[in-house]
Amino acid sequence: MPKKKKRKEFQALKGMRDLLPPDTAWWDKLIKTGEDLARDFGFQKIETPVIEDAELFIRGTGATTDIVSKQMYFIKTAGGTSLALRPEGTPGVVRAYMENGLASLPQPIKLFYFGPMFRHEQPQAGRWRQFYQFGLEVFGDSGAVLDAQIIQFCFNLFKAVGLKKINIHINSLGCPQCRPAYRRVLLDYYRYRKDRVCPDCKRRLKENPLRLLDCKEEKCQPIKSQAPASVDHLCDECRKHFKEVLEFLDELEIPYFLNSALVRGLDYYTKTIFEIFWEEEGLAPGALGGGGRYDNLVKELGGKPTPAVGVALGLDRIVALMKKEEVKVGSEPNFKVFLVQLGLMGKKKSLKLFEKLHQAGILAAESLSRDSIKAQMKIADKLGVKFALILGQQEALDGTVIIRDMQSGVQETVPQEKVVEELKKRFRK
RNA sequence: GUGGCCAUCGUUCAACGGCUAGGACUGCAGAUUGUGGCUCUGCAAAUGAGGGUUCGAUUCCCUCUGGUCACCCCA
Repeated sequence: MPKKKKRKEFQALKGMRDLLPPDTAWWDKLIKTGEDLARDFGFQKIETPVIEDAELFIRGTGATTDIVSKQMYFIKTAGGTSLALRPEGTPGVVRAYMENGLASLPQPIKLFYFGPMFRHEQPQAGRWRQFYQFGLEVFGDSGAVLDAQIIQFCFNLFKAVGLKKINIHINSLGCPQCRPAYRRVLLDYYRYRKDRVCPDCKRRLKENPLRLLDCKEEKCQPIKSQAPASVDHLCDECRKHFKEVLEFLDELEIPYFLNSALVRGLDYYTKTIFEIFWEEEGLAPGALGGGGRYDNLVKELGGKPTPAVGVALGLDRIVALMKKEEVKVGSEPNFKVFLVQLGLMGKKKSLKLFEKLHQAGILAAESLSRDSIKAQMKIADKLGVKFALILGQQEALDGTVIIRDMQSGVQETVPQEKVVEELKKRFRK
């Protein structure tokens, strides 16, 4: 049998997906809540391009990070320039800060952004190649209070979208003055024990020593738990800073876990780092968000030395949790009436009536493309509206409209110019 | 990037290697004149793609694509 010649069926790329209703209601709620809250906290919105010079991330996020070395989407232009799809938001915002002279505005500059990020890695639950982040960045102030305020924002946002069972893990990595010394202590510690750790840890020992601290391998746990912690090797300034952050959090009564194993995968962090997790293991893969202070990044990227602190939240994962936790979002518009029309005249008048209702603030549903009254009534019933407004040939000629109470079935014919008034009277009851 | 599991209408579940790939839900259209809920009837809708084995493949084999889980790592 000759098979029908099939045209190519298009398919979203691996790790990419469409956001569809009704899920988009959760997205809207989350983003709206985040933006409103950010503004309340004195942040202003910034948007930066999704494509940047690859070098920006190589130097910003860090050439040795997995994000850049293994997961970044590179684009080569005809001219040979190396571009990249942004794998995270911060370097772009830093670039914008420097390029647009935001440093000469009153500091600190508090910015928030929202947008897609791209990482070419193996997709998995809670892990997409295009995913969305909502982030905050503060430039130009080194005060510990800002670290705390960012965490406070996160705490409030999760609360506001109905996700209360979160854990905040916090740690301090120190600064260029004290971190090298700590690194040496950690390396020494592991070097004496390297025969007893897993193969991965042997690799980490060479490539990324700080990562030794979040090994999950059973046999490494005893060694890990005794490992020197960065907080015990902070310089005076870093210790003071960290202590202040914690005091502010205590003052705000925001619960947190001191987690000396917290490392984070980006090179630019200094001092405070934190991550937010869902309380129930397994329900949410990985962190819901994370951030920290990056006092050297602006300078590293060619700007004046500028202290900064920020956070990025993984919206895909947060939305997934909102769904799982059945957070109420009020996705359906609360239609009050349904416009039923019959005949061309009725349709015309209905359009006009819809306009009038809209202006009066009465949400009216309709199915203008449908001609059968039965079909329209059926939809009105499904939507659960209180009243149906029936406007047919006869009513169009008379300048009237029938108001039908969907529960009782009682109908009343009223002049079109009185519909709004009549409806309002009925809604008051 | 490596490995395990998986892939049938929009959704969900069927089909010993063999009849026109079946049901449920959803969708659409109807059940006489301009009125919803219940009920009934009809219609639409799928074997991810490409090869192979076979008289015959949704079913067995291979490749690809995608999903999922684990590792790596992260949001």
